[in-house]
Amino acid sequence: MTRIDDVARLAGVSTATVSRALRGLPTVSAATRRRVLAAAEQLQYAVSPSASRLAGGRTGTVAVVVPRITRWFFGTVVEAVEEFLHDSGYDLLLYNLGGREQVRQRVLRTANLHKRVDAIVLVATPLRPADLTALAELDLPGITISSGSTVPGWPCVRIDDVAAARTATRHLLDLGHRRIAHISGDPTDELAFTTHTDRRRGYREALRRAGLRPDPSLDMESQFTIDGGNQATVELLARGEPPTAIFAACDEIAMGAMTALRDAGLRVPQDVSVIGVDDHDLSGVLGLSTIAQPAAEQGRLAARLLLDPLGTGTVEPYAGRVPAPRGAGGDGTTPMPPVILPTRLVVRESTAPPRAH
Amino acid sequence: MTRIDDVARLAGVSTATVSRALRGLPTVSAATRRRVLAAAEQLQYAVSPSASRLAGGRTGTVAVVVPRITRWFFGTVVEAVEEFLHDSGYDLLLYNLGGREQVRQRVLRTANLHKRVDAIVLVATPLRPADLTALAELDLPGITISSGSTVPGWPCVRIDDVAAARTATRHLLDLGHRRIAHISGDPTDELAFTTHTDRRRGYREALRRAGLRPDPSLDMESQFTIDGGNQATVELLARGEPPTAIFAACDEIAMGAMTALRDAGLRVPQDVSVIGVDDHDLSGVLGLSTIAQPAAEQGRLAARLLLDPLGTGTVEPYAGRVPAPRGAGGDGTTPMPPVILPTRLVVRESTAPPRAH
DNA sequence: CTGAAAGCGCTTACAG
DNA sequence: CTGAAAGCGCTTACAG
Repeated sequence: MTRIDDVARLAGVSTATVSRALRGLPTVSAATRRRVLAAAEQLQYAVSPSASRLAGGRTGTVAVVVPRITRWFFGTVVEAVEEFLHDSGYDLLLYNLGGREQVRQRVLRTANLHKRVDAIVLVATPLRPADLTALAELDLPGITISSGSTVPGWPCVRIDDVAAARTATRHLLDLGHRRIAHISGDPTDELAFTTHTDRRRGYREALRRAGLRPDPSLDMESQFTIDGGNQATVELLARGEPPTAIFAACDEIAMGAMTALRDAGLRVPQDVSVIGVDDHDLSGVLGLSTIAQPAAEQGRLAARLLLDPLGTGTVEPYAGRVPAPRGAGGDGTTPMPPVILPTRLVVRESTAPPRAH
Repeated sequence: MTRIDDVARLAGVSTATVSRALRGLPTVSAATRRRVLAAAEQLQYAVSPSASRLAGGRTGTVAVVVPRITRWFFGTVVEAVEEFLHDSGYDLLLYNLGGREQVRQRVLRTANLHKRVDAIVLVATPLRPADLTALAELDLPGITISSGSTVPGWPCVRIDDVAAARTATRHLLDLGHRRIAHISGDPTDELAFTTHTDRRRGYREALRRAGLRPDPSLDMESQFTIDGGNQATVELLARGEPPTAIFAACDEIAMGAMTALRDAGLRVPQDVSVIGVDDHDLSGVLGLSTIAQPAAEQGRLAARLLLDPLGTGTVEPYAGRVPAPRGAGGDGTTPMPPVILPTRLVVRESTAPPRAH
């Protein structure tokens, strides 16, 4: 393959000038830049990322860590992040934790990410204290999406999970429900993953504000999956008198719940109302009422906030655009308030008033 | 950060020996290896990927290209590929084309991937002749999953789309249906993307074998999405007498079709039967009959076939394992037959005999 | 605005 | 089994 020397020779300049011209640095005359670009194009030159990274210290790559890419929220977030990163000239290294504890440790704790990426996007990734220490030692910029795991110095984009849960529960209360079950994550989870605890809190707050006392026998632990929702509902129904409504902490749980209810001969919403959180692609198909959250927008916004202080990614030889100045980012220690994006109640067919006794 | 020199000094050997020991090369004595590993651990040493790549010529990274990570099949495939790659010490660079033609060109045609990855996984990615030329110039090993786009020298893992479609259609025929509609991709698409043309072919073959002539007015073009299935079904219903059954080329199309049917006041399966292909996570929830295909298995198998000839990925300093010998792969020109994985008819509630006239 | 030269941190023949 | 030295292909002060 052609190297930078070849381009320099053809253009009649030094390799330093080729390097500058190709990256659009302002310290190159227009005429020189034109000659360099022409030479590069003629030779089909592409920089060697390894050499560029070793010499320049920047990788033009961002690590994106998600629990499970196959879950609606994470897939949607990754898609939006991917688009923004690539449009900005960055590559995306994907890490799908898949619930495997040792994978999480390999990714987060070893110096694996060191010198491999310029920044990290952590999507709803539970962090233990040792993870935080490791991330701090990595000393990379990053951002978290959706999780309550606050990494010092990193911004966070999310929704207000407590408020979303309150709204969902209140919708059921407004319809007249009093026996409202909840299916969410494991409440005793020691990980700093606050999504499910926040949603459980919103559920309880809404009940209390309505003068009701949360009933522990209606409060189920589960995974954030269809199967999890299914199993939790089976167990819930086995406990005795079914609730008249279920608030599921996410749409996938709600879908599993709908299946279990159907299998048990209960109709939605005639016998049991169901509401979730997300507005999953398929919630419309299923007629599932939900609290819609802007997943793609959270991803896009996070990518933008992350990249703003980093400037353009890899070299774009033929684009000729000038990178934005590396504006001062945060100082890495100031605590930043999370960026909260709005949610919205979407009423479909899965919620209705309870039948009269 | 600590460099290889630091480790060499502490272990009392040369950097060459450190390099060999850390990569598990067999030409290092056990005692020396132990000392090096201890030194590396003590110093928390991690190799610089950029330097290693520049010097060694290998990146330890694989590019994975998918049309849309948010679609069930692609997300599931990526998850499986990701797990295999990371377990083998490789990093995964994700490219989500998102239907944007210029993104496809940027990824596939420019020398973008050059020196950036050791291999490429192309999932159901339509390829134009110019793309094939560009890939050939890249001169990298690769593998395709699911697409009919054959890249010379690359293996392919897939299902038999024609047979799958025949099975689905025959299931409807066996139930007694005669007016069977089909919703698939654009039949005039000039891209070498054969999934939808293969499935359409299977549909027609099954009809002909049953002595029926395919009715063009029942053959709809669409996107492989819920919305696509919805719109195509709306259009189908607007054409006049509805079919008694629909064979959708994928489950997401089928889900959109179910929604459109419901919105039109038609019941599934009493008025119209629906069957898809995939066995999407949610097909069980929706009671959708389908042809199940092993998505994760296709991903896992493809990753294995791809990596087998490449050996271990990045350095794993403390694992001390010995890389497999770089067994001779294909010679890059021999045409390879695709690896075909089995599919399976799954009958649920969305298919039933047509009502008597 | 441009160039000569050092240096980024490894791996790989080559020699022993 | 081990080491000295060259080289991978860029970018970056530094000097002009």
